[in-house]
Amino acid sequence: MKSTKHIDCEHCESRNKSIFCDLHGEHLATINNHKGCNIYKKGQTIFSEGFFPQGLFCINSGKVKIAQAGDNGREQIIRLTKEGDILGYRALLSGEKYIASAIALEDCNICLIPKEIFFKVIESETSLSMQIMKLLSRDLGKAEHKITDLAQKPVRERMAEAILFLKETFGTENDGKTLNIVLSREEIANVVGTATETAIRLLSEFKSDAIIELQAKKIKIINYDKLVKTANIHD
Amino acid sequence: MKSTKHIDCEHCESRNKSIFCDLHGEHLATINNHKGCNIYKKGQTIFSEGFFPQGLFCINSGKVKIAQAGDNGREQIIRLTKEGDILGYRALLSGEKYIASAIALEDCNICLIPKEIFFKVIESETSLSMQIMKLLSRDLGKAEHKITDLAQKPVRERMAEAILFLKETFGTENDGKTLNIVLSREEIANVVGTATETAIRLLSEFKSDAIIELQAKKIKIINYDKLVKTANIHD
DNA sequence: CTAAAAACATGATTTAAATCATGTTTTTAA
DNA sequence: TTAAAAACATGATTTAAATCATGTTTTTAG
Repeated sequence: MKSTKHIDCEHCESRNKSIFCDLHGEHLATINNHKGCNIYKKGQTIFSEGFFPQGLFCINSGKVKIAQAGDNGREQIIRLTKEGDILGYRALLSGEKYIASAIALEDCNICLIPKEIFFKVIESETSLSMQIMKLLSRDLGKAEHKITDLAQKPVRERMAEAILFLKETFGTENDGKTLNIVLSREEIANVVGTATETAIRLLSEFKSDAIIELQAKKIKIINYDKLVKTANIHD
Repeated sequence: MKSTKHIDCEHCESRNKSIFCDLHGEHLATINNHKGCNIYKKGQTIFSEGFFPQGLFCINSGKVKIAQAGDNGREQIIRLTKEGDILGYRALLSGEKYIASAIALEDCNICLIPKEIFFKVIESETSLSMQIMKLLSRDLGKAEHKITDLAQKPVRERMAEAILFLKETFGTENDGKTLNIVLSREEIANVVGTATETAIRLLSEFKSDAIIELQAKKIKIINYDKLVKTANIHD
């Protein structure tokens, strides 16, 4: 299933966008020597809920969703990630099993640093553990913000906020408006935390309200201010 | 407003339950010499959303709620803490403002370690930063679990889960059944993420279903198994 | 290239939970 | 101690959003 395509950490472009950007010399060489590098096709699972982590994943290229399975079988997307992001650190650092699964949204190239190597490096690199603490605490902030949203905001506002979040996370194409991410309506619903039909309806509404345009699966923001207003953000 | 009542870190009982339990010698002395110690009355604010953190709070005694204000003015309780817990680390480590406020649920004794001192210590104590990473990643796990709950579970299940969470977090009195925490109905609603009336109704229901007993504000779990079943937990 | 299966779309109906309304009990503070 | 204000409680009503139902379009696989 997995193909291998080794990339040298030293000259890895996505490393410069990652928490390993300041790493060099011996530690970087150690990681480079022990890491594995794999290709995952769209839809493939990188890791699954319930398993113990064996190492830290680094996304070299491609986009990945992190999703939790609810009882009813519906998935809740709790994070969306891209090149330069790391995967599986929550479980690795907490010493717990994965509480969510990671699935490739497109063809991906992802490295795996064995856990022993990873722990060895962070124990001797204070700056790296500071970076990780920053990452974790920002994730926590986002998650807690989402909790309040889910508990208090109507779906319409959450949908608007989700579109803004997608823009923030994945950026746009050259026009500065078309979101650089493709998700199915069901996946969008699973980000927002609503039924698929509701997500479809809301996107249609936003379209007829001239807030967005829909070309196939792509979302284009044509009235950013109105979108922000619809999201009802107040910080 | 605040009274002072200095407690020596070296012999601090709550330290042994905290992330500082393994700390000793020079670093501990540094913290002890620079920390401040204050008394907060029930209802007093320890820190407020929107401000930059000046240090790390350590709860010596008392219980504290961490809550976010939604637009409609309703608060969402995102964490509940007690003696031995630390406060304000999320904002401190992310370099951001507080995204929530901390309010004393009872009279508290809380110390404050200035941020410079705290950062100095974690930078030279690898084991401490590992502990903090574990704390943050477990918090993150709990928050993400809550996101899925809020998005997918009906209120009744969430209320049952909240009562189990309160037992888990604060334990019980000597009978092993009465929760060792007092919250108003409104506060319970703000933990669950529902309207106050709904929370009141659900508690009454649980009472007539012989799952809990209510003596004034105290909640007593009289049928634990049924409560677990009602929470519909499946991991 | 075509059949089957997903994914998308929209209307109709149901329902869970919020809101509104009103009364009682408990707590707080003058 | 006694008003006033919170907090608690319960019933009635409304409403946002889920579910159900059905049809169309797009994608996938043999």
